Amino acid sequence: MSLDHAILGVISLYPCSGYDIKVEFENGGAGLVSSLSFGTIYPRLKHLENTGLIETYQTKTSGRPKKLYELTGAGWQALADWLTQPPEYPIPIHDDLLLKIIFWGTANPDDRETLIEHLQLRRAESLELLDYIATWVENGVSMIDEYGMLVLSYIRACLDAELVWIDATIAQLEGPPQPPIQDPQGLVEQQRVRRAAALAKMQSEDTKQA
Amino acid sequence: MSLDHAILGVISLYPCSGYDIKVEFENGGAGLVSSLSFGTIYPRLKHLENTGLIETYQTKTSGRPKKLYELTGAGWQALADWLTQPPEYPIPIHDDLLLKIIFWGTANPDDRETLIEHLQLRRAESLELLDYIATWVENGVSMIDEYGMLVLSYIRACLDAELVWIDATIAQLEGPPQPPIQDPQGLVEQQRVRRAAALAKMQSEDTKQA
DNA sequence: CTTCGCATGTAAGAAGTTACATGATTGT
DNA sequence: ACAATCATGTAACTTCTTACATGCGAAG
Repeated sequence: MSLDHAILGVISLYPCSGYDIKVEFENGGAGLVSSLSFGTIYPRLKHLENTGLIETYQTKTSGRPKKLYELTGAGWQALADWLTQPPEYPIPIHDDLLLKIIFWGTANPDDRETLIEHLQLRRAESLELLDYIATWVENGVSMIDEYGMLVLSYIRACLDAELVWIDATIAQLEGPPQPPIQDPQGLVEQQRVRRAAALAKMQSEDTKQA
Repeated sequence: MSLDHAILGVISLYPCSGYDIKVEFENGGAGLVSSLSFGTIYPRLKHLENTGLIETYQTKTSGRPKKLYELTGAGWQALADWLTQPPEYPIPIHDDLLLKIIFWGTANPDDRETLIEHLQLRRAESLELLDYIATWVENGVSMIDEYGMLVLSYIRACLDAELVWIDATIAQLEGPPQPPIQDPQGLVEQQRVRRAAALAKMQSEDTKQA
């Protein structure tokens, strides 16, 4: 239930409504490391209120009244307790690009062009993110404390390393295909045969039908 | 439904059973970027078979017979099609440690020690993973083709960057707390006040009860 | 002869997403 | 008056995990 804690965390930044929380996850710093939709936020807020970790009050000021949530003593405590728990190691990495690369040699061995396109897209998106972070640190609007800054440095460091890797990888893919590093059972050759056989069989069935 | 594709991908490596797939996700290379439990694998295999993307045959050889799955022509095609789709950008990063750091200043501002412990744990685990990858590349058992090697390089590059960041961060945390980078609305001070008030209120209610 | 690892599954439920329904306020 | 944005919620559905149930084969 780490998402309850993410909600508590956002409320700890400032008393806020369900809508505010959604916005924070979309545009704010919390959005870099977590995300939530309305369908999750509102039921969870109700639940947290029932548990006594947050309480609600109305805004009196101008504009449409909205429900603001604030942490109770127990809520601050629950948040601090969660922070104290050792965090889990982030494996498996959930990255579609990496997952695809792993199976590239098996299903798309000859199409190195498309993979290069994927990598160029990734580079563009990462550069954009770096840019976004850079302007954000100097926009004079968002609160960024020492700890928030540490997270931003982490992301920057990883993205920088990623960019170096992307360039090296594209250069390699533009050259000739490399032999396997290790393949004691000759799987690579077997894959080619199995794939060709399955595709040929499908073809022949198609033509039979016609 | 990227998990269907992950299953297709593993089967593309070699014809395998549900159990084999689970093992591959636990110890194999696919486990670095995805993970699945039996409860997901078996129903999905059944579904993929109904869709005609995989087909099953029994092992005849010694030992307990098991169901082996193999890709059909349509299965190879579906896998290749998925690879061709541009991958999604992996934001938000789902990393418990980063999420905790973001809220550290708000709920646990004075306890820099515990955060340092979290970071040391992370360093130890990352070093272990680097080690695991290093031995794996030279164990002479697993198949690692050019593309698999690219993924391993990526992970190595990110982990190296992470380790540098961890050391710098620990050094910083051992020093005195830094002021916020940016805090136009004075939120940091407000947080201290709100937190202290909520905790004090809880305390006074506790003592009243006693 | 029994325990451990291999192997296949099911059922219940948690967790989270999407789409829908509703309505107020603000700016044009 | 109209659209865009702010704002709160519900319902149905998908996805995925955990725990349970079952049984074979091999090794000690």
